[in-house]
Amino acid sequence: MTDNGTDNARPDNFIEQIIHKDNASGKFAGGVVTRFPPEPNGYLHIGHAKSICLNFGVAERFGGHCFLRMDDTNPLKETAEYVAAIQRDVRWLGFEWGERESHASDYFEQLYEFAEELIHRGCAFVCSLSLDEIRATRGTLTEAGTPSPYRDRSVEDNLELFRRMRAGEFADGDHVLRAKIDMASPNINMRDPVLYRVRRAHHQRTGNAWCIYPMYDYTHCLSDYLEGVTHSLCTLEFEDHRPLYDWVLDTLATPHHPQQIEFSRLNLEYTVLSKRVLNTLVADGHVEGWDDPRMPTVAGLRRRGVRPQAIREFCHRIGITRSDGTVEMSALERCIRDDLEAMPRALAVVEPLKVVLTNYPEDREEWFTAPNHPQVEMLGTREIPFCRELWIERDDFMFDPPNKKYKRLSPGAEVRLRYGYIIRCDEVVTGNEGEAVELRCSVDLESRAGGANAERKVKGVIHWVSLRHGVAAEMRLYDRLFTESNPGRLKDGRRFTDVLNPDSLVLREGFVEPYLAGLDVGARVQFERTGWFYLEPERSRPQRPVFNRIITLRDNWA
RNA sequence: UGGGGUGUCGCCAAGUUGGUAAGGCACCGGAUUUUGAUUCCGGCAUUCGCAGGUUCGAGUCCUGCCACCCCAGCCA
Repeated sequence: MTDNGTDNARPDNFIEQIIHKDNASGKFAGGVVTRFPPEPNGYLHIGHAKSICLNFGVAERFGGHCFLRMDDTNPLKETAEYVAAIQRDVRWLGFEWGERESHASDYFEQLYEFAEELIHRGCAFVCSLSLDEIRATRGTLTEAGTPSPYRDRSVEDNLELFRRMRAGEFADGDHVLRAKIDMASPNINMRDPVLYRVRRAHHQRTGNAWCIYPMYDYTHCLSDYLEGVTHSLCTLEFEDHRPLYDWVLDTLATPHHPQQIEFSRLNLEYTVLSKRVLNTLVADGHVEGWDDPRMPTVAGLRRRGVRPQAIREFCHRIGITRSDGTVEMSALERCIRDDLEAMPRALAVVEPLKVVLTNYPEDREEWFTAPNHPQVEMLGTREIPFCRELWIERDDFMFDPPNKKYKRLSPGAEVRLRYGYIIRCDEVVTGNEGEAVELRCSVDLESRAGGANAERKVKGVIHWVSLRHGVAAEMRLYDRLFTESNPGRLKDGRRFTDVLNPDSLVLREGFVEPYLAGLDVGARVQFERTGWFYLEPERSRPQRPVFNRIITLRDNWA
């Protein structure tokens, strides 16, 4: 059951099926423990949301629990700011980890002891080859690597060297601890992989307590083991690492052995889901930050005005499989619109064009009662002011309509003002470029609901705002960040920076009906006929509402 | 070229002892509508990467191809 009330059951995904089988066979004594293990080196994006929903969702469905674990083994790239941002985003998405917050760095001491154990067992050795030498002796995809000359150091020598590495007696790169597996393995990950490297760097959590840091492959499986994880869910690119994951746990003969299961990561059209690329967009100033509303980050979507329910529903709809594909943006957009459908309606003009009602008295003023939602009566009504001069949407007027299907204003044409009268365009005042500057219209005073001409049929209905009462507002119209559907993998020589959409953000000065100015910051509302907007907390000021366009209305107009 | 994966409608995705192709998105109708919105009805894979084979019967089993993705960080 999702938050918007739709009970859209779907068949179990392959991971849930595996868990059902494991539970049936008693493999993990019926318990289910998962973890979401981000590296705090950037903000979470919607691809992470998929993993978060999977890990927390599976734990919840099977009555287990899920850890939020910071995979902080590389002090050079990780910061406390990212840790905080990640926690905020996971929580905002609607998931709670309670006491189960962890950091790989919590286990550094235990990890170190396991490493000595590996050395004792003759399964790890200190290698003193340089970085380049290690690379050169690793072999290639088709050729086996050659064993390190240090591979047969005695247990005693290895132990002493490793302890001295920890003690800080060596410089970065002098030595590494390597697993002793098989330099001829067709799986490159098994060619004596590095387990520990010297890194004289300040760690955001452990400070200067350590100068050697464990590598991902070594850390991850043991962290999973230490936390009692049963099903370690990760993306497909780690499939080749599973033999190493298993090797470490098998070699150490841990009493519990989590099962790694891989699924395909999310790809979304017209955006990019790679922390590296997103980081570049931020660092090079192509966007205003990780939380720029155009970013596919959780923070960006939040700031755009998207609700977490929409993101969760999206993750639910796309499913979990092992086949890689690219989801169309329309799938996400559909979820966002569905979620926003119940929001109140209002009249607002994004790009104003002045209209003067020539036969409406200058000093007259009326207030029309309008429902806040056409279908949801519970949302009540409000009063909308009306007077001789109005703003209408520039797009709702055209000198020469292309065809008879056109339903808006044009010279001589009639149209109904939403919740108000029918008007006819009698005259167009033009500017230097021949553009419309003002429309002079006549109004049919009998055409309002209840009036003698209320039933008169006109081609269309347009929205409007009283010029006298309207409140000026900043409109931030967001659109896709890239012009190509797959900016991360362009066929020709272009790079993602070459296909940024110059119109991904368009600023407009508009007008909104008075009641919108009284809304609480953070409110979401549909501007009728235009789209859903978010009164952005970060930018709005008391007398200065700033609205983000979350998404346009669906437009079926051929 | 070695290893590991994946291929079911434009996109996502069910299909698990072989029995005669769910659903969602998109799209196309049509109804309702003072939002070209919403809602509502209806349509949308004789076919499952390709080619053979087994079988009364195959998306599901076998064989052989093809395409695409991942791997040679002291990143995760």
